[in-house]
Amino acid sequence: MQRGGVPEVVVERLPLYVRALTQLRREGEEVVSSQQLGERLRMTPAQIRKDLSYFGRFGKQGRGYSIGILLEQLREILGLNGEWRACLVGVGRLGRAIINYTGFAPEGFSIVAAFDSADDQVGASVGEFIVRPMSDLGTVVNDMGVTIGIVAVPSAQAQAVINQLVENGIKGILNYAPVAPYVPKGVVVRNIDPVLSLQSMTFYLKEL
Amino acid sequence: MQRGGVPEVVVERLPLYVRALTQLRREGEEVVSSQQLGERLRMTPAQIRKDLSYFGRFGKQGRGYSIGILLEQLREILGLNGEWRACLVGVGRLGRAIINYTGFAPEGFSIVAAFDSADDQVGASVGEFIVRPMSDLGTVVNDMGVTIGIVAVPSAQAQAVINQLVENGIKGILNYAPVAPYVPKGVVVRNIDPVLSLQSMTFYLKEL
DNA sequence: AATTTCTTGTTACATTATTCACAAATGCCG
DNA sequence: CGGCATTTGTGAATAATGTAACAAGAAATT
Repeated sequence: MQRGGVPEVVVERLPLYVRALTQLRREGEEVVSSQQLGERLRMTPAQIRKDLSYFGRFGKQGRGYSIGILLEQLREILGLNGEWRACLVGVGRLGRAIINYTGFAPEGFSIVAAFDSADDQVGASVGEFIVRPMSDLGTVVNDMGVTIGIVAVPSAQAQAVINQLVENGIKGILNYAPVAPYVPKGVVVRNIDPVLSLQSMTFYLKEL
Repeated sequence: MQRGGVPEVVVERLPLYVRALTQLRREGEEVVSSQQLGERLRMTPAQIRKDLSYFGRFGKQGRGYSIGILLEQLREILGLNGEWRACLVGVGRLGRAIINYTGFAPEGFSIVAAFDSADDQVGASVGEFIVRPMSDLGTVVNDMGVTIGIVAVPSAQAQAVINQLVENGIKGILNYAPVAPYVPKGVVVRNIDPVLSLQSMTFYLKEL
């Protein structure tokens, strides 16, 4: 599954590089080789070089990559230099945890509104937000420039909520519900599903 | 990366089948074809048949798969019929959310103890647990038959915590910290990292 | 009971992903 | 400055993964 000629697996590894490079820079390093980066991330140097070669030539032979330059390039490629605004749907336990999660903001992802499809939640105060009804979705998306929807509703409602998000112009969905959602082409979905992770883990654990 | 001849990608898809079959059974279905299953999961029937063929012959030509039988077989293959006990390390915001997450228990994963490396958390009451010091790890793992460790500590401490878990006999790690942890062979890691997911998503969003 | 309709399991093929290997640069050291 | 040690970028080779195609079996239909 490619897009713009770049394999999706490659795109999914780029954030790993960004993270490692950021860390290296914090440690005061200025240059890194594919070898060193590979050791950190436990992947082969060849793979790193190949991945990067899809986007340009960032290194210097005999020396490696300038951390600052490569980092800036990768952030640009991934579109990480702006601020991305997201809305949350579902303010149950999981949704509240997501709202309070402090890991998004430093990376440029901000949650700017919270919705719920259950009427008894609408109007409630969650974190700094007043929970809005789904009917406000269109307005909020337009007025606040929201492009990402975070779905934290029960699985039975997930597809319906995702449909509404898409209809209102959301282009990316971070889905925490345990379903395989359908979305039209052009909408990007990422699923977060710890149970699936555990269930494939046990295949290996049971043999030990 | 294989194990017992079964590609890891295949193992990672099996829980998807388990989930879809469970749902179908709830809907009252008794038989399903690879075609129908493929529509639900949005994958090709050929892939499903191929995946299943690594483990045996579960279907009937002209008819399809008996949902009950296939489901039982897959649960057996994945080791989902027993109860898996996990311990949590890190009772900050994220850790508390994980403890209160209701999605694990119905699938046979139970959290049976909570630890923290910070002394000021030890002894605190979180959910139904009293937070234990890391020094209790060995005892708890042995006495309670814990095989899985859930890591929800800051990234700076993640590797050290993971080392301790492994030293004390933990075989599977569900890691929520944004790091690429090192573990010895024989230990299985699954990373949950919504920020990485968002960061690869934006590559596609920025072009739209 | 023969024919048609399905659907599996599997082999062969096609595509995608990873690794190898090496020429071409670059810097360093004496 | 010349030689040695590095390290990139990439084309070729290998490996892994996914898809297609079809013989063979099972049920449904006539």
